[in-house]
Amino acid sequence: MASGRRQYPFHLIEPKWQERWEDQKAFRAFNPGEDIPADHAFAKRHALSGAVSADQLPPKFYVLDMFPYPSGSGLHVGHPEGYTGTDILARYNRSKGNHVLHPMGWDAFGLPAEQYAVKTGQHPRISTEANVANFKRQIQSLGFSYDWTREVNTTDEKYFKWSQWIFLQLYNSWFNPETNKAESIDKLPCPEELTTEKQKREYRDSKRLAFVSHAPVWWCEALGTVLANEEVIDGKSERGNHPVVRKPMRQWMLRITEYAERLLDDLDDIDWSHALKEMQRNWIGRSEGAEVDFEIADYQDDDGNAVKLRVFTTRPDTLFGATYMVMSPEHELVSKLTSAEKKEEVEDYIAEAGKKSDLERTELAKDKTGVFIGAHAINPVNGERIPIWISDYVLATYGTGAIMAVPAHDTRDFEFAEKFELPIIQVVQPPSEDTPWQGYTDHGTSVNSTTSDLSLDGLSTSEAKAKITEWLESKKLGTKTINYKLRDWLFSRQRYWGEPFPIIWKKDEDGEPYHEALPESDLPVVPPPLEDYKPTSTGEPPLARAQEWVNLPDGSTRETNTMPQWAGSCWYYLRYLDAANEGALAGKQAESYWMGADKGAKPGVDLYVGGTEHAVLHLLYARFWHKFLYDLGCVSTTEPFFKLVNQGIILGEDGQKMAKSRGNVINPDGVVDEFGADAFRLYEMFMGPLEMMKPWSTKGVEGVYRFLGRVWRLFADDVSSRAFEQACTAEPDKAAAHLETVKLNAAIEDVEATPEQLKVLHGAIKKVTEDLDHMRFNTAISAMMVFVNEANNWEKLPTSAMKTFLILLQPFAPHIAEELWAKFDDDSGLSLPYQPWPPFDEAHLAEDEIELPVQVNGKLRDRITVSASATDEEIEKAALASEKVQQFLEGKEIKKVIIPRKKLVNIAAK
RNA sequence: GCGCAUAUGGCGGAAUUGGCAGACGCGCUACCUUGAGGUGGUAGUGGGGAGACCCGUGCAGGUUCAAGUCCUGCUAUGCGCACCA
Repeated sequence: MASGRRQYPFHLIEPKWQERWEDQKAFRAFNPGEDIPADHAFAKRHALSGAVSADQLPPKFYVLDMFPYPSGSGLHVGHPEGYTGTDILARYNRSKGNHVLHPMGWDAFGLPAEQYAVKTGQHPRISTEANVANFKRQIQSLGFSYDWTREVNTTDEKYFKWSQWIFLQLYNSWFNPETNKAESIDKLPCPEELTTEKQKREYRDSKRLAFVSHAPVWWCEALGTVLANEEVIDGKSERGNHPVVRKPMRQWMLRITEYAERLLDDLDDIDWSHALKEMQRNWIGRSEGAEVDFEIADYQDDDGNAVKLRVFTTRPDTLFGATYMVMSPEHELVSKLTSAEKKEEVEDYIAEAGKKSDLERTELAKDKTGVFIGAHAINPVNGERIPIWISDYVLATYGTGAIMAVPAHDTRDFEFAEKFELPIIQVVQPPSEDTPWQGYTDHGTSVNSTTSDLSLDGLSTSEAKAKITEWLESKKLGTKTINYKLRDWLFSRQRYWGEPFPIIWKKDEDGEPYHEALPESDLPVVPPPLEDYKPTSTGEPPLARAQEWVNLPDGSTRETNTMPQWAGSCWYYLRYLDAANEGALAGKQAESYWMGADKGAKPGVDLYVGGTEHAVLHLLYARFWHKFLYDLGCVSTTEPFFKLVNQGIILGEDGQKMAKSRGNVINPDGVVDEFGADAFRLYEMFMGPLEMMKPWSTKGVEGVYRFLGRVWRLFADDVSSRAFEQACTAEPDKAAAHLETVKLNAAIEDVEATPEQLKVLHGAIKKVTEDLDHMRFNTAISAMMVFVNEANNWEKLPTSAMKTFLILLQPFAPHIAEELWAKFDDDSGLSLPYQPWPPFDEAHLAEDEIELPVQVNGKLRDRITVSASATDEEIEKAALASEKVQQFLEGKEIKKVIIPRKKLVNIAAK
C-alpha cells in the first residue's frame, strides 16, 4: 500500500466532474442541421445556436478508438492506454476550436457470450448487457470525453439491421473489372448462350460479391464452426487454440479479392505506420509473373484435342531451366494424366496428403515428398519432354495449382530435385563469380537459354522476363499475370450469437436449392429465441433448431448460418456519424461533414487508435467494405481511416505479458481507487511513447500521483485545505460539501507575470502544443512537471499564468484541472474544456544573454556567455578568449571555427 | 527462411533539420520537517579517477569540424508471414 493519506481529494473531485459533464452533455458533437442548445459550451465558444449547416460548423476532428468486445473479465489496463491518448487529443482539439467527434461503442457479438449461453442456457443478450454495463462503468470512471449519445452496440437490432443491409448490397452487386468497381447485379451483361432463367440465375450467382461456395473450409470441431483463413494460425484456431481441419462445406464468401489491387494501391494515400502497411501488403501478397501452358506429351482429351497444363511463375526467365513439373495432389488433371502403372501409387499419395493437416504439411516442410505420375509435358521453349510429379509442396489454392520446377534457381524445387535425383540445369549466372549457381534464387544474368527461335543469354533477369513474356504472348503460349495471396473472405459461421443472413432458400423446378435475398423491408432479421444454443447433432448451426423461424409459409427456408464478428466491426465508425438514423446507415450530410475532406480536413477518420492484433483482419475487412460503400455512393472517401496508430502492449510489472495465470494483471479499478483517474491517465501516457511496448510500474504511478499532489498544493490554500481535511474526518458524509471550502492559494494574485515567469510558461505552452501535435504525450507531461517545479519557487503566482497552465493540464488530467479552475472567478462564460488553447509567443522565450558551449575538436571545454545579438565574429572572439579553451589550443594551429546557428562553438585545431 | 520494428544510466524513458548525451519520472544517498513509520521539503546521483582529466548511446568499421542521430557490415530481442512458385 502506497500511502495512508491522499495527496489530494481525487475521490471527491472525480465523481463530481464526471456527473457534471454528463448532466451538461458537455461533450456532445452536433451534426449539421441538428439543433444546438444556445447554452451549450460548444455553442458559446463558436457563437452558434439552433440548426447549423456544415459550412457554419467549425472544422471537424474525428478521433476514434477501436471499440472493445465487452468480455466478462472487464477492462484491462491495455484498453485505456489508447483511449487516454485519443481522449487527450479530443480534448486538445476541442480547446483548439475544432468540432470533435469522439464516440464509443460495443463489439458485442462473439463467441464467449455464446459459449456461456451453451453452458447455462441463458440468452447471450443477458450476459452481454451485464458486461457492457460493467465496461461502460469502468470507462466512464476514467473521465473520457465521449459523446455517449452516439453509443453503438453491434447486437442491437437497430444497428445490425444495417450490417445486414450492407450484406444485401454485396449480394446484389458484382465487380466490373472494366470500371474497377462494384455495380448492380441487374446491370451484369449475361452471355448470349445462356438462355434459360436457371442458367441466367446461376450465372448471376457466380458473379455476386457475396456468393455461395462449396470449397473446403477450415472447420473447428471444438468451436463447432468454420473459420476464415485469417482466423487460423498454424493449424489451430486463433481463438482458443483448438485444432482445425479442412472440410468442404456450403459457405457464404465475400469477393474481397476483387478489391486486392485497390486495397494495395490506396495504402499509399493513408498515414499508417510503415510496418502496418507492410503487413497488409504481405497479406495481400501481390506477385507479378506469367501463366505458361505446357502441352502434355502423348495425350489427348476425349475430343482428340491437346491438353495443356497451365502453371504460374514469377520467373518466366528461367523457363529453359524447367526440368520437371509439379501439380498439387488436389489438381483436377491428376487423375486424368496418371498412367495406369502409377495409378495405385498416386492414389495412395493423394490419400496420404489429404489426411495431413496443414500443420503437418508445414512442419514437414524440410522433407519433400512426391510421386511421379507417369506422364510428361513439353517445355514450350525448347520442346524438351519433362516428367510430371505431384507433391504437397505445391498448393492447390495458389496460382494454378501447378508449377514448372526450376531446381537450379528455386530453393524448394532444388530440395525436391536433389531428393528424387532430377536434373538441375543452370540458367541464371549470379553477379559474383564466387556465388554457386545451384539454388541461387536472386537476379542475375541468363545463360543456357537459347534456341533457334529465341535467346535470353546475356540479358539481366528483368530484361529476360520482359523478353520471354512478350515471346510467350506472341506465340499464345502464356500471358502476363498478377496473382494474390489474398483469398476470398469466408463470411459465414455456424453460430447463434451473430447477425442472421437476410437470405432464404427455395427449390427450383429440378428440386435443386437456390438462394434469394429478402427485401430491405424485411430487415432486421432478428435471431429467434432458443432453449439450446448448441449446434444440432447433424452439425447444422444452432438456428436450425428454431423450426418455426426457419420454415416460411411459402415453403422456403431461412439461411441458418450467421455472420462473423467482423460484420459489425467493419463499419461501426460510420454508424457513429449518425447513430440514430433509421432511414440510412448514416445520413449523407453527416457522413460528408465528418468523413469528408472539406475545409482542408483529413479524408476519413482523422485518427484511429487500437491494438496491432487487428493489423490485417479488421483493418483489411473494414477497408474493403468502405471501398464497396464508396462504389455504392454511400461514403465520400476511398479510405476509412486516414491516420492509424497502434498502441503498444503494456506488460506486467515483471516485464512479462499480463496474464491471469502469471498473477501480474493490473486492474484499472484498483489503480483508480488508490490514485484516482487523473493519475491513472497521466501514468499511462507518461510511461513512454504510445506505440511502444512497456512494463507497468506502480512506483511510476506514484510518481505522477505525487506530481498531481504538487499541482494541488500549488493552487490550493494551505490553511483551508487543512481545515477541509479535519472537517472531512469529523463529518465524512459531508466531504463533498466541505470540498467547496478549499480556497485558492493566497500567492495566486492578479499581477503581471514577470519576463522570467512568462518564459517558463510559454516554454511549457510551446512544448505541450508541439508534443500534442505529434502525439508525444510523455514529453508533454514532463514539460508540465518542469513548469510546476519552477512555479513552486515563485513568490507570487500570476493568475493569468496559473489559469493558462490549467488549460494545458485539462486534456491530461481533466478532473483536477476542472476543480482548480472552478476556484477562479472566470468571466469568459466558457467551461474549461472549451477554453481556447493558449498560443505561445516566441518573444517571451527569447533571452538577452545566451550561454554557448565551446568545443575544441568536438570535445566540450568551456561555456561562454554572450549577448543574444552577438555576431559570429564576436562569439568567436569570446570563445578564443576563454582560458580553458586556450589551454587546449596550446601548440596547435586553428584550422576552422564553426558556429552553427549560434548553438555552440567548435574550434578545429591541429 | 523472408519481411518489419527496436537496442541510450540501477529502471521507464528524453535528446525536433547531425550541434552540450541522460530532460522528466522512478530508485538510491545525505540532510531538514515530522519524529515510530510514512507523507512533505532541500541537495546529490552515467562509469573510472584524489585530481587535472579520461571513458561512455548493442558490436565492428566509415563519412564529418562535430554522430545516439547519416552510410556499410554484424549481433540480440520483439512482432508479422511462412513450401504463395
